[in-house]
Amino acid sequence: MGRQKQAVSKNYHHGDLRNALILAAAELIEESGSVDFAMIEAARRAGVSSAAPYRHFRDKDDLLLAVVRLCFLGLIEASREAVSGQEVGTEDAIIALGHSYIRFSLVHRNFHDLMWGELGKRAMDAEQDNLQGSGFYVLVDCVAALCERESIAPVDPVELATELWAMVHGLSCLAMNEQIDRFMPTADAFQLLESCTHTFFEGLRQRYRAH
Amino acid sequence: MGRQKQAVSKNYHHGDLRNALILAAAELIEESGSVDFAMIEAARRAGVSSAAPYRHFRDKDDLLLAVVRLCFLGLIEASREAVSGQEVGTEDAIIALGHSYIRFSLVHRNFHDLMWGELGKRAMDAEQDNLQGSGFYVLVDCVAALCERESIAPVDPVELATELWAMVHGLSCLAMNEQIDRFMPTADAFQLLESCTHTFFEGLRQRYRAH
DNA sequence: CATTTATGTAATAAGCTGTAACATTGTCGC
DNA sequence: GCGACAATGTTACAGCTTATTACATAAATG
Repeated sequence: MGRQKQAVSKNYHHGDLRNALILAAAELIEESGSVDFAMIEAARRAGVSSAAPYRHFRDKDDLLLAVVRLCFLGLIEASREAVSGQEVGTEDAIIALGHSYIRFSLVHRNFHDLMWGELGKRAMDAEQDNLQGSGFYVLVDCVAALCERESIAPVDPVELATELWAMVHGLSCLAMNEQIDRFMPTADAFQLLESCTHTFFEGLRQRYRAH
Repeated sequence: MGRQKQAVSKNYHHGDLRNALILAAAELIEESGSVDFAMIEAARRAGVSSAAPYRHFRDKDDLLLAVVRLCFLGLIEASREAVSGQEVGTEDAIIALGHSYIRFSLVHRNFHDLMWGELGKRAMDAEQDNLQGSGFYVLVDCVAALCERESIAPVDPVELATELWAMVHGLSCLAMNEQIDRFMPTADAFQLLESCTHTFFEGLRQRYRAH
Protein backbone atom coordinates (compact mmCIF):
# COMPACT_ATOMS: atom_id res chain seq x y z
CA MET A 1 0.00 0.00 0.00
CA GLY A 2 2.70 2.44 1.02
CA ARG A 3 4.80 1.39 -1.92
CA GLN A 4 1.90 1.83 -4.27
CA LYS A 5 1.15 5.22 -2.86
CA GLN A 6 4.75 6.24 -3.28
CA ALA A 7 4.81 5.04 -6.86
CA VAL A 8 1.64 6.91 -7.59
CA SER A 9 2.96 9.96 -5.85
CA LYS A 10 6.04 10.04 -7.96
CA ASN A 11 4.02 10.36 -11.13
CA TYR A 12 1.22 12.45 -9.79
CA HIS A 13 2.45 15.40 -11.72
CA HIS A 14 3.14 14.70 -15.31
CA GLY A 15 5.76 17.38 -15.70
CA ASP A 16 5.01 18.47 -19.24
CA LEU A 17 1.41 17.56 -19.80
CA ARG A 18 0.70 20.50 -22.08
CA ASN A 19 3.23 19.43 -24.67
CA ALA A 20 2.42 15.77 -24.19
CA LEU A 21 -1.18 16.55 -25.06
CA ILE A 22 -0.23 18.51 -28.16
CA LEU A 23 1.90 15.61 -29.27
CA ALA A 24 -0.84 13.09 -28.52
CA ALA A 25 -3.36 15.17 -30.46
CA ALA A 26 -1.00 15.40 -33.41
CA GLU A 27 -0.48 11.65 -33.33
CA LEU A 28 -4.20 11.01 -33.22
CA ILE A 29 -4.81 13.30 -36.17
CA GLU A 30 -1.99 11.68 -38.07
CA GLU A 31 -3.27 8.19 -37.37
CA SER A 32 -6.98 8.70 -37.85
CA GLY A 33 -6.80 11.20 -40.68
CA SER A 34 -9.24 13.47 -38.98
CA VAL A 35 -9.55 15.97 -36.21
CA ASP A 36 -12.36 13.96 -34.77
CA PHE A 37 -10.58 12.26 -31.90
CA ALA A 38 -11.85 12.30 -28.33
CA MET A 39 -10.20 14.56 -25.82
CA ILE A 40 -10.17 11.65 -23.41
CA GLU A 41 -8.09 9.68 -25.89
CA ALA A 42 -5.38 12.32 -25.86
CA ALA A 43 -5.50 12.22 -22.07
CA ARG A 44 -5.12 8.45 -22.10
CA ARG A 45 -2.09 8.69 -24.35
CA ALA A 46 -0.49 11.16 -22.00
CA GLY A 47 -1.35 8.81 -19.15
CA VAL A 48 -3.61 11.14 -17.21
CA SER A 49 -7.27 11.28 -16.30
CA SER A 50 -9.96 12.65 -18.53
CA ALA A 51 -10.20 15.94 -16.69
CA ALA A 52 -6.50 16.75 -16.61
CA PRO A 53 -6.33 18.28 -20.12
CA TYR A 54 -8.72 21.01 -19.10
CA ARG A 55 -6.06 22.44 -16.82
CA HIS A 56 -4.09 23.33 -19.93
CA PHE A 57 -6.70 23.81 -22.63
CA ARG A 58 -10.11 25.39 -22.33
CA ASP A 59 -11.54 22.89 -24.79
CA LYS A 60 -10.60 20.79 -27.77
CA ASP A 61 -10.41 23.76 -30.11
CA ASP A 62 -7.86 25.32 -27.82
CA LEU A 63 -5.73 22.18 -28.06
CA LEU A 64 -6.13 22.04 -31.82
CA LEU A 65 -5.07 25.66 -32.04
CA ALA A 66 -1.78 24.70 -30.47
CA VAL A 67 -1.38 21.87 -32.96
CA VAL A 68 -2.11 24.02 -35.98
CA ARG A 69 0.35 26.62 -34.82
CA LEU A 70 3.07 23.96 -34.90
CA CYS A 71 1.97 22.98 -38.39
CA PHE A 72 2.42 26.49 -39.70
CA LEU A 73 5.79 26.82 -38.04
CA GLY A 74 6.79 23.63 -39.80
CA LEU A 75 5.61 24.91 -43.16
CA ILE A 76 7.45 28.21 -42.72
CA GLU A 77 10.59 26.32 -41.78
CA ALA A 78 10.27 24.11 -44.85
CA SER A 79 9.78 27.14 -47.08
CA ARG A 80 12.85 28.90 -45.75
CA GLU A 81 14.90 25.79 -46.20
CA ALA A 82 13.62 25.29 -49.74
CA VAL A 83 14.77 28.68 -50.96
CA SER A 84 17.99 28.70 -48.99
CA GLY A 85 19.77 26.51 -51.52
CA GLN A 86 18.52 28.42 -54.53
CA GLU A 87 19.81 31.31 -56.54
CA VAL A 88 17.62 34.32 -55.82
CA GLY A 89 15.44 35.65 -58.58
CA THR A 90 15.21 32.44 -60.59
CA GLU A 91 12.24 30.40 -61.67
CA ASP A 92 13.96 27.45 -60.05
CA ALA A 93 13.79 29.11 -56.66
CA ILE A 94 10.06 29.56 -57.03
CA ILE A 95 9.61 26.02 -58.25
CA ALA A 96 11.63 24.75 -55.30
CA LEU A 97 9.36 26.67 -53.00
CA GLY A 98 6.27 25.21 -54.63
CA HIS A 99 7.84 21.79 -54.49
CA SER A 100 8.35 22.04 -50.76
CA TYR A 101 4.80 23.32 -50.31
CA ILE A 102 3.31 20.37 -52.15
CA ARG A 103 5.60 17.91 -50.42
CA PHE A 104 4.63 19.34 -47.06
CA SER A 105 0.95 19.05 -47.95
CA LEU A 106 1.31 15.45 -48.99
CA VAL A 107 3.42 14.40 -46.04
CA HIS A 108 1.15 16.16 -43.57
CA ARG A 109 -2.04 15.69 -45.52
CA ASN A 110 -4.02 14.81 -42.44
CA PHE A 111 -3.37 18.27 -41.08
CA HIS A 112 -4.48 20.12 -44.19
CA ASP A 113 -8.08 20.72 -43.19
CA LEU A 114 -6.96 21.85 -39.78
CA MET A 115 -4.48 24.35 -41.22
CA TRP A 116 -6.72 25.75 -43.93
CA GLY A 117 -9.95 25.74 -41.98
CA GLU A 118 -11.43 27.99 -39.37
CA LEU A 119 -8.82 27.08 -36.80
CA GLY A 120 -5.96 27.89 -39.11
CA LYS A 121 -7.43 31.31 -39.69
CA ARG A 122 -7.76 31.82 -35.97
CA ALA A 123 -4.18 30.74 -35.44
CA MET A 124 -3.02 33.31 -37.98
CA ASP A 125 -5.17 36.02 -36.50
CA ALA A 126 -3.67 35.30 -33.09
CA GLU A 127 -0.39 36.26 -34.73
CA GLN A 128 1.76 34.88 -31.94
CA ASP A 129 4.73 34.16 -34.15
CA ASN A 130 3.92 36.40 -37.05
CA LEU A 131 2.54 33.28 -38.63
CA GLN A 132 0.58 35.44 -40.97
CA GLY A 133 3.19 36.85 -43.23
CA SER A 134 6.43 35.09 -42.61
CA GLY A 135 5.57 32.21 -44.90
CA PHE A 136 3.94 34.17 -47.68
CA TYR A 137 6.62 36.83 -47.87
CA VAL A 138 9.27 34.24 -48.59
CA LEU A 139 7.44 33.77 -51.87
CA VAL A 140 6.86 37.48 -52.40
CA ASP A 141 10.58 38.11 -52.07
CA CYS A 142 11.37 35.42 -54.62
CA VAL A 143 8.85 36.86 -57.06
CA ALA A 144 10.06 40.41 -56.56
CA ALA A 145 13.64 39.34 -57.13
CA LEU A 146 12.70 37.54 -60.32
CA CYS A 147 10.73 40.52 -61.63
CA GLU A 148 13.64 42.78 -60.85
CA ARG A 149 16.13 40.51 -62.49
CA GLU A 150 14.09 40.01 -65.64
CA SER A 151 12.77 43.55 -65.82
CA ILE A 152 9.18 42.42 -65.57
CA ALA A 153 7.24 45.56 -64.73
CA PRO A 154 4.95 47.17 -63.79
CA VAL A 155 3.30 44.48 -61.75
CA ASP A 156 2.67 44.00 -58.05
CA PRO A 157 4.81 41.16 -56.69
CA VAL A 158 2.22 40.55 -53.99
CA GLU A 159 -0.42 39.94 -56.63
CA LEU A 160 1.81 37.58 -58.57
CA ALA A 161 2.76 35.77 -55.39
CA THR A 162 -0.91 35.34 -54.52
CA GLU A 163 -1.61 33.88 -57.95
CA LEU A 164 1.32 31.51 -57.68
CA TRP A 165 0.28 30.55 -54.19
CA ALA A 166 -3.21 29.73 -55.44
CA MET A 167 -1.76 27.63 -58.24
CA VAL A 168 0.45 25.63 -55.91
CA HIS A 169 -2.17 25.37 -53.23
CA GLY A 170 -4.62 24.06 -55.78
CA LEU A 171 -2.14 21.50 -57.03
CA SER A 172 -1.60 20.39 -53.43
CA CYS A 173 -5.31 19.99 -52.87
CA LEU A 174 -5.84 18.01 -56.03
CA ALA A 175 -2.83 15.84 -55.36
CA MET A 176 -3.90 15.11 -51.79
CA ASN A 177 -7.33 14.25 -53.07
CA GLU A 178 -5.95 11.96 -55.72
CA GLN A 179 -7.76 13.95 -58.36
CA ILE A 180 -4.66 14.19 -60.51
CA ASP A 181 -4.33 10.43 -60.57
CA ARG A 182 -7.98 10.19 -61.47
CA PHE A 183 -7.64 12.13 -64.70
CA MET A 184 -3.93 11.94 -65.47
CA PRO A 185 -2.61 8.64 -64.17
CA THR A 186 0.77 9.24 -65.74
CA ALA A 187 1.43 12.69 -64.29
CA ASP A 188 2.10 13.97 -60.82
CA ALA A 189 1.73 17.30 -59.07
CA PHE A 190 5.43 18.07 -59.26
CA GLN A 191 5.57 17.83 -63.04
CA LEU A 192 2.47 19.97 -63.33
CA LEU A 193 4.01 22.48 -60.96
CA GLU A 194 7.06 22.90 -63.14
CA SER A 195 5.06 23.06 -66.29
CA CYS A 196 2.52 25.63 -65.23
CA THR A 197 4.97 27.76 -63.30
CA HIS A 198 6.99 28.00 -66.47
CA THR A 199 3.91 28.78 -68.54
CA PHE A 200 2.91 31.43 -66.04
CA PHE A 201 6.23 33.25 -66.16
CA GLU A 202 6.41 32.94 -69.89
CA GLY A 203 3.06 34.69 -69.98
CA LEU A 204 4.28 37.36 -67.60
CA ARG A 205 7.31 38.07 -69.74
CA GLN A 206 5.06 38.39 -72.71
CA ARG A 207 2.63 40.70 -70.96
CA TYR A 208 4.86 42.87 -68.87
CA ARG A 209 8.44 42.73 -70.04
CA ALA A 210 9.93 46.18 -70.35
CA HIS A 211 11.15 46.44 -73.89
CA MET B 1 -57.36 9.71 -26.49
CA GLY B 2 -58.83 8.32 -29.65
CA ARG B 3 -58.31 11.62 -31.37
CA GLN B 4 -54.72 11.77 -30.24
CA LYS B 5 -54.09 8.27 -31.38
CA GLN B 6 -55.60 9.06 -34.73
CA ALA B 7 -53.48 12.19 -35.07
CA VAL B 8 -50.38 10.19 -34.20
CA SER B 9 -51.39 7.45 -36.55
CA LYS B 10 -51.70 9.82 -39.41
CA ASN B 11 -48.07 10.88 -39.08
CA TYR B 12 -46.62 7.59 -38.07
CA HIS B 13 -44.98 7.27 -41.44
CA HIS B 14 -43.12 10.32 -42.54
CA GLY B 15 -43.52 9.71 -46.23
CA ASP B 16 -40.17 10.96 -47.45
CA LEU B 17 -37.86 10.66 -44.51
CA ARG B 18 -34.80 9.85 -46.55
CA ASN B 19 -34.87 13.12 -48.42
CA ALA B 20 -35.99 15.03 -45.36
CA LEU B 21 -32.88 13.79 -43.57
CA ILE B 22 -30.59 14.77 -46.43
CA LEU B 23 -32.12 18.23 -46.41
CA ALA B 24 -31.85 18.51 -42.63
CA ALA B 25 -28.21 17.45 -42.77
CA ALA B 26 -27.48 20.02 -45.46
CA GLU B 27 -29.16 22.72 -43.40
CA LEU B 28 -27.18 21.77 -40.33
CA ILE B 29 -23.92 21.89 -42.26
CA GLU B 30 -24.88 25.21 -43.78
CA GLU B 31 -25.78 26.69 -40.40
CA SER B 32 -22.98 25.34 -38.27
CA GLY B 33 -20.23 25.55 -40.86
CA SER B 34 -19.13 22.04 -40.11
CA VAL B 35 -20.03 18.45 -40.64
CA ASP B 36 -20.00 17.92 -36.95
CA PHE B 37 -23.72 17.81 -36.28
CA ALA B 38 -25.44 15.04 -34.38
CA MET B 39 -27.43 12.46 -36.23
CA ILE B 40 -30.16 12.89 -33.66
CA GLU B 41 -30.39 16.57 -34.54
CA ALA B 42 -31.16 15.74 -38.16
CA ALA B 43 -33.80 13.32 -36.88
CA ARG B 44 -35.32 16.04 -34.71
CA ARG B 45 -35.51 18.41 -37.68
CA ALA B 46 -37.29 15.80 -39.69
CA GLY B 47 -39.62 15.28 -36.75
CA VAL B 48 -38.81 11.65 -36.09
CA SER B 49 -37.21 9.66 -33.32
CA SER B 50 -33.48 9.20 -32.93
CA ALA B 51 -33.52 5.68 -34.28
CA ALA B 52 -35.53 6.35 -37.41
CA PRO B 53 -32.62 7.58 -39.57
CA TYR B 54 -30.94 4.21 -39.30
CA ARG B 55 -33.69 2.73 -41.45
CA HIS B 56 -32.35 4.82 -44.34
CA PHE B 57 -28.67 5.33 -43.61
CA ARG B 58 -26.24 2.89 -42.12
CA ASP B 59 -24.50 5.66 -40.22
CA LYS B 60 -23.68 9.34 -40.45
CA ASP B 61 -21.11 8.87 -43.20
CA ASP B 62 -23.77 7.24 -45.29
CA LEU B 63 -26.00 10.28 -44.85
CA LEU B 64 -23.14 12.64 -45.62
CA LEU B 65 -22.40 10.68 -48.75
CA ALA B 66 -25.88 11.49 -50.00
CA VAL B 67 -25.34 15.17 -49.20
CA VAL B 68 -22.01 15.38 -50.98
CA ARG B 69 -23.48 13.74 -54.04
CA LEU B 70 -26.01 16.55 -54.28
CA CYS B 71 -23.22 19.08 -53.92
CA PHE B 72 -21.35 17.67 -56.89
CA LEU B 73 -24.49 17.54 -58.98
CA GLY B 74 -24.99 21.22 -58.16
CA LEU B 75 -21.45 22.09 -59.18
CA ILE B 76 -21.75 20.21 -62.45
CA GLU B 77 -25.02 21.98 -63.16
CA ALA B 78 -23.44 25.36 -62.44
CA SER B 79 -20.51 24.55 -64.72
CA ARG B 80 -22.74 23.55 -67.61
CA GLU B 81 -24.78 26.68 -67.20
CA ALA B 82 -21.68 28.87 -67.03
CA VAL B 83 -20.33 27.74 -70.39
CA SER B 84 -23.71 27.59 -72.09
CA GLY B 85 -23.79 31.34 -72.69
CA GLN B 86 -20.23 31.54 -73.96
CA GLU B 87 -18.62 31.32 -77.32
CA VAL B 88 -16.74 28.04 -77.51
CA GLY B 89 -12.98 28.14 -77.65
CA THR B 90 -12.53 31.53 -76.03
CA GLU B 91 -10.63 32.58 -72.96
CA ASP B 92 -13.86 34.15 -71.78
CA ALA B 93 -15.56 30.77 -71.70
CA ILE B 94 -12.82 29.41 -69.48
CA ILE B 95 -12.91 32.45 -67.25
CA ALA B 96 -16.70 32.13 -66.97
CA LEU B 97 -16.23 28.54 -65.91
CA GLY B 98 -13.67 29.51 -63.29
CA HIS B 99 -15.93 32.29 -62.15
CA SER B 100 -18.79 29.90 -61.53
CA TYR B 101 -16.46 27.49 -59.73
CA ILE B 102 -15.27 30.18 -57.35
CA ARG B 103 -18.76 31.54 -56.84
CA PHE B 104 -20.02 28.06 -56.07
CA SER B 105 -17.20 27.56 -53.57
CA LEU B 106 -17.95 30.82 -51.81
CA VAL B 107 -21.71 30.36 -51.73
CA HIS B 108 -21.42 26.77 -50.53
CA ARG B 109 -18.24 27.25 -48.58
CA ASN B 110 -19.47 25.17 -45.69
CA PHE B 111 -19.62 22.15 -47.94
CA HIS B 112 -16.12 22.50 -49.29
CA ASP B 113 -14.38 20.19 -46.83
CA LEU B 114 -17.08 17.62 -47.34
CA MET B 115 -16.72 17.70 -51.12
CA TRP B 116 -12.96 17.72 -51.25
CA GLY B 117 -12.31 15.36 -48.39
CA GLU B 118 -12.47 11.63 -48.01
CA LEU B 119 -16.22 11.48 -48.47
CA GLY B 120 -16.09 13.42 -51.70
CA LYS B 121 -13.59 10.95 -53.04
CA ARG B 122 -15.82 8.08 -52.01
CA ALA B 123 -18.79 9.72 -53.69
CA MET B 124 -16.83 10.03 -56.93
CA ASP B 125 -15.60 6.47 -56.70
CA ALA B 126 -19.18 5.29 -56.30
CA GLU B 127 -19.71 6.84 -59.70
CA GLN B 128 -23.49 6.73 -59.51
CA ASP B 129 -24.02 9.72 -61.77
CA ASN B 130 -20.71 9.77 -63.51
CA LEU B 131 -19.81 12.42 -61.00
CA GLN B 132 -16.20 11.76 -61.73
CA GLY B 133 -15.76 13.17 -65.13
CA SER B 134 -18.82 15.09 -66.12
CA GLY B 135 -17.67 18.23 -64.37
CA PHE B 136 -14.03 18.12 -65.31
CA TYR B 137 -14.63 17.35 -68.96
CA VAL B 138 -16.66 20.51 -69.38
CA LEU B 139 -13.39 22.29 -68.80
CA VAL B 140 -11.36 19.91 -70.92
CA ASP B 141 -13.68 20.57 -73.85
CA CYS B 142 -13.30 24.32 -73.46
CA VAL B 143 -9.54 24.03 -73.33
CA ALA B 144 -9.40 21.71 -76.32
CA ALA B 145 -11.60 24.09 -78.33
CA LEU B 146 -9.40 27.02 -77.48
CA CYS B 147 -6.21 25.14 -78.39
CA GLU B 148 -7.78 24.12 -81.65
CA ARG B 149 -8.95 27.61 -82.46
CA GLU B 150 -5.66 29.25 -81.65
CA SER B 151 -3.49 26.49 -83.03
CA ILE B 152 -1.84 25.84 -79.71
CA ALA B 153 -0.11 22.50 -80.10
CA PRO B 154 1.20 20.00 -79.25
CA VAL B 155 -0.13 19.92 -75.76
CA ASP B 156 -2.50 17.65 -73.88
CA PRO B 157 -5.79 19.43 -73.14
CA VAL B 158 -6.30 17.22 -70.11
CA GLU B 159 -3.01 18.42 -68.68
CA LEU B 160 -3.85 22.05 -69.30
CA ALA B 161 -7.30 21.58 -67.84
CA THR B 162 -5.79 20.04 -64.74
CA GLU B 163 -3.44 22.97 -64.34
CA LEU B 164 -6.28 25.46 -64.79
CA TRP B 165 -8.41 23.50 -62.38
CA ALA B 166 -5.65 23.64 -59.79
CA MET B 167 -5.33 27.38 -60.31
CA VAL B 168 -9.02 28.01 -59.85
CA HIS B 169 -9.38 25.54 -57.03
CA GLY B 170 -6.51 27.24 -55.25
CA LEU B 171 -8.08 30.65 -55.72
CA SER B 172 -11.31 29.29 -54.29
CA CYS B 173 -9.55 27.91 -51.24
CA LEU B 174 -7.67 31.10 -50.56
CA ALA B 175 -10.77 33.20 -51.07
CA MET B 176 -12.87 31.03 -48.77
CA ASN B 177 -10.13 31.24 -46.20
CA GLU B 178 -9.93 35.00 -46.51
CA GLN B 179 -6.26 34.71 -47.32
CA ILE B 180 -6.59 37.00 -50.30
CA ASP B 181 -8.06 39.74 -48.12
CA ARG B 182 -5.26 39.22 -45.69
CA PHE B 183 -2.52 40.08 -48.14
CA MET B 184 -4.35 42.00 -50.86
CA PRO B 185 -7.23 43.88 -49.27
CA THR B 186 -8.02 45.64 -52.52
CA ALA B 187 -8.24 42.59 -54.74
CA ASP B 188 -10.65 39.70 -54.98
CA ALA B 189 -10.49 36.19 -56.33
CA PHE B 190 -12.38 37.06 -59.51
CA GLN B 191 -9.90 39.70 -60.58
CA LEU B 192 -7.03 37.35 -59.87
CA LEU B 193 -8.78 34.65 -61.85
CA GLU B 194 -9.00 36.83 -64.93
CA SER B 195 -5.48 38.06 -64.58
CA CYS B 196 -3.78 34.74 -64.12
CA THR B 197 -5.90 32.89 -66.63
CA HIS B 198 -4.84 35.47 -69.18
CA THR B 199 -1.22 35.20 -68.13
CA PHE B 200 -1.42 31.44 -68.38
CA PHE B 201 -2.77 31.43 -71.93
CA GLU B 202 -0.36 34.11 -72.98
CA GLY B 203 2.39 31.81 -71.77
CA LEU B 204 0.88 28.88 -73.63
CA ARG B 205 0.74 30.83 -76.86
CA GLN B 206 4.34 31.75 -76.37
CA ARG B 207 5.42 28.21 -75.62
CA TYR B 208 3.33 26.14 -77.97
CA ARG B 209 1.87 28.22 -80.74
CA ALA B 210 2.34 26.58 -84.11
CA HIS B 211 4.20 29.08 -86.24
C1' DC C 1 7.60 24.82 7.71
C1' DA C 2 3.13 26.77 6.63
C1' DT C 3 0.65 28.70 2.99
C1' DT C 4 -0.42 29.32 -1.66
C1' DT C 5 -0.52 27.91 -6.38
C1' DA C 6 -0.37 24.52 -9.91
C1' DT C 7 -1.71 20.26 -11.30
C1' DG C 8 -4.06 15.99 -11.21
C1' DT C 9 -8.09 12.60 -9.66
C1' DA C 10 -12.80 10.94 -8.94
C1' DA C 11 -17.45 11.39 -9.61
C1' DT C 12 -21.08 12.95 -12.29
C1' DA C 13 -24.73 15.06 -15.36
C1' DA C 14 -26.01 15.49 -19.87
C1' DG C 15 -25.82 14.18 -24.59
C1' DC C 16 -24.94 11.12 -28.79
C1' DT C 17 -24.64 6.45 -31.28
C1' DG C 18 -26.27 2.42 -32.82
C1' DT C 19 -28.94 -1.90 -31.62
C1' DA C 20 -32.94 -4.57 -30.11
C1' DA C 21 -37.54 -5.43 -29.41
C1' DC C 22 -41.94 -3.78 -30.38
C1' DA C 23 -45.79 -1.00 -33.04
C1' DT C 24 -48.05 0.78 -37.12
C1' DT C 25 -48.90 1.23 -41.90
C1' DG C 26 -48.92 -0.04 -46.78
C1' DT C 27 -48.96 -3.64 -50.27
C1' DC C 28 -49.62 -7.75 -52.76
C1' DG C 29 -51.36 -12.31 -53.81
C1' DC C 30 -55.38 -14.82 -53.45
C1' DG D 1 -61.94 -7.90 -49.15
C1' DC D 2 -58.28 -9.96 -46.31
C1' DG D 3 -54.28 -12.07 -44.35
C1' DA D 4 -49.24 -12.35 -44.64
C1' DC D 5 -45.40 -9.67 -44.80
C1' DA D 6 -42.25 -5.90 -45.84
C1' DA D 7 -41.29 -1.28 -44.80
C1' DT D 8 -40.96 2.22 -41.66
C1' DG D 9 -41.62 4.12 -37.38
C1' DT D 10 -41.20 4.01 -31.85
C1' DT D 11 -39.31 3.26 -27.17
C1' DA D 12 -35.70 1.48 -24.29
C1' DC D 13 -31.07 0.87 -23.50
C1' DA D 14 -25.94 -0.10 -23.25
C1' DG D 15 -21.84 2.09 -24.17
C1' DC D 16 -19.57 5.89 -25.51
C1' DT D 17 -18.17 11.04 -25.09
C1' DT D 18 -17.72 15.93 -23.00
C1' DA D 19 -17.12 19.22 -19.63
C1' DT D 20 -17.91 20.47 -14.82
C1' DT D 21 -17.43 20.13 -9.81
C1' DA D 22 -15.40 18.91 -5.59
C1' DC D 23 -11.42 17.16 -3.75
C1' DA D 24 -6.26 15.55 -3.33
C1' DT D 25 -1.40 16.04 -3.94
C1' DA D 26 3.01 18.24 -5.20
C1' DA D 27 5.86 22.20 -5.75
C1' DA D 28 7.07 26.88 -4.88
C1' DT D 29 7.45 30.72 -1.93
C1' DG D 30 8.33 33.57 1.86
